[in-house]
Amino acid sequence: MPGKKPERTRRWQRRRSEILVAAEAVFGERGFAGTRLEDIADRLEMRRPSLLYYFADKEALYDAIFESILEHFWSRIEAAREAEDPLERMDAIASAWIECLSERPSAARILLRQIVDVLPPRSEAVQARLGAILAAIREEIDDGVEAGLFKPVDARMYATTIAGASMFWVAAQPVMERSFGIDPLAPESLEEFRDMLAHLTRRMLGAGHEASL
Amino acid sequence: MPGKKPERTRRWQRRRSEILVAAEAVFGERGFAGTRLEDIADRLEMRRPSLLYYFADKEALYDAIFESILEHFWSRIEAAREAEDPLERMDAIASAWIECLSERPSAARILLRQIVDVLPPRSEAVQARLGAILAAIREEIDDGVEAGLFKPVDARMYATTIAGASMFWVAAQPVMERSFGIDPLAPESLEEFRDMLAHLTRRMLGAGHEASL
DNA sequence: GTCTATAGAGAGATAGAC
DNA sequence: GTCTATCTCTCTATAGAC
Repeated sequence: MPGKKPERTRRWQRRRSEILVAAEAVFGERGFAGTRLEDIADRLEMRRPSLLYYFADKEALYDAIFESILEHFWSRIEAAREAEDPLERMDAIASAWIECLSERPSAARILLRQIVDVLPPRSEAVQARLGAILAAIREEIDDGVEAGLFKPVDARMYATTIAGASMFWVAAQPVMERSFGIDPLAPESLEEFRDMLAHLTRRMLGAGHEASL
Repeated sequence: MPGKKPERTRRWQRRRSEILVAAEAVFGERGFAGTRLEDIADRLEMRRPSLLYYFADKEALYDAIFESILEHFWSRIEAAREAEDPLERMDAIASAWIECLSERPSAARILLRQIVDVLPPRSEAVQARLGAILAAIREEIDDGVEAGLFKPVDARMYATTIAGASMFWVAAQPVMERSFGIDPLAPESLEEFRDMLAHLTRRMLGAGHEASL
C-alpha cells in the first residue's frame, strides 16, 4: 500500500516534535530527575504511555531534546564563523549564542543544568557534539591568540564568562522579573545586555580595537 | 543527670554538621531530586536511616543546608556594606560574594540550580532570607542611583551579570578544567576573574570612576 | 545513636484492548 | 496511535532490636 506510509510518517513526526517541545519546557523547569513523564503528558493532554510510543524511554526523550538543542546551536555558531577577522568572528559567535538562548529559554536552562551537574550521564553522540562546539570555540580563541590579538587566558575566561552570563541571564528570567522588575527577554533588555557583552569583548580580547565599537 | 545532656548535645551538633557538609556536596552535584539519601549516607560511611535521626526528612535536610548557605552569604554581604561610597560598597559586595562562592563551590551549585528551577519549592524561612539578600542589593542599587552615580537599569543588569557569571564560573569548574584547562578556583584564575568584574563595575556603574581602578 | 528489616508511595515501563 | 490496567523497581520513611 504505497501512499499510506508517508502520510503516517508525517503525522508521526509532527506528533513527535510536539512532544519534544512540551518536554523541553518541563525538563527546563525541573531538570531530568525532577520531571515526571506525567507532567509532560499533562501538558499535551495525553496519557503517559503514549509518550513511550514515540520514545523508548525517558532518557531517550531527554537525549533527543539535548541533541536537538546542540544541533540547533551548533548550526548557528557555524554560520557565525565566516568573517575574516578573529575578533569579528568572536563577536558574531557571541551574538548567535545569545540569540539562540533567548529564542529558546528552556534550552538555556537545560544546558546550564547540564554544566552544573558534576556527573554528566549523557550518551556518546551528545558528548561528541558538545565536544565539537567547545573545540570550535577553542579553535577561534587559538586563532586570535596566534594572530596576536587575544591574550590566551583572557580569551578562555572571556568565552566562559560570556557563555555563562548569557545562560544565566536567560534562565533566571522568573527571578529577575520578581526581584528586579526586568524582563531579560524583552527586546530592550536583551539589546542592552548584548551591548554590554560586546564592550566586554573589545576590552578583553582586543583592547586596541575599542574604537571600533 | 546534669553534665550529661550538654556532652551529648555537643556530639549531636558535630555529627549534624558533618552530615550537612556531606549532603551539601551531593546536592550540589546532583540537585535535590537527583540525590538519594543513600548517596549521602555512603559518603559518611553510615546507613540511610541514621540521617533521619538528625533531620526529619530529606527536605528538612536540604532546607537546613540552603538556610546555612544563605545565612553565611548574608552575613558576609552585610559586613561588606560599611563603606561610605556607594560604588565602593558595590565593589565590596561583589568581592565578598565571589569569595563566598569560591570557598563553597557546592553552595554555588545549589544556589544556581535554585534560580534555574522555575518553581522554587522552598520553605518560608528560606524565601524570606533570600528576599532579604535581594532587597539589600536593590537598596544598594537605589542608593547609587539616587546619588546620581548609577544608571538604574544598568545597575540591575550589572548585579545580575556579576552574580550569575560568578556562580557559573565556580559551578562550571569540572567542564572548564576538561575543556579549557583552567581551574577557575586556582588563586590566579580567581584573581583575574575578580579583576575583570571590577573593571566591569567601573564601566557599568560609575563610568567617571574608571581612573580609580 | 546506629543499625536491619520492612512498609508504603511514587514513577517508569509494559501488556493488551480498542 | 492512544488508552486503561498493571507490573516492577526505586527510594523515602518508619518500626523496632541492639
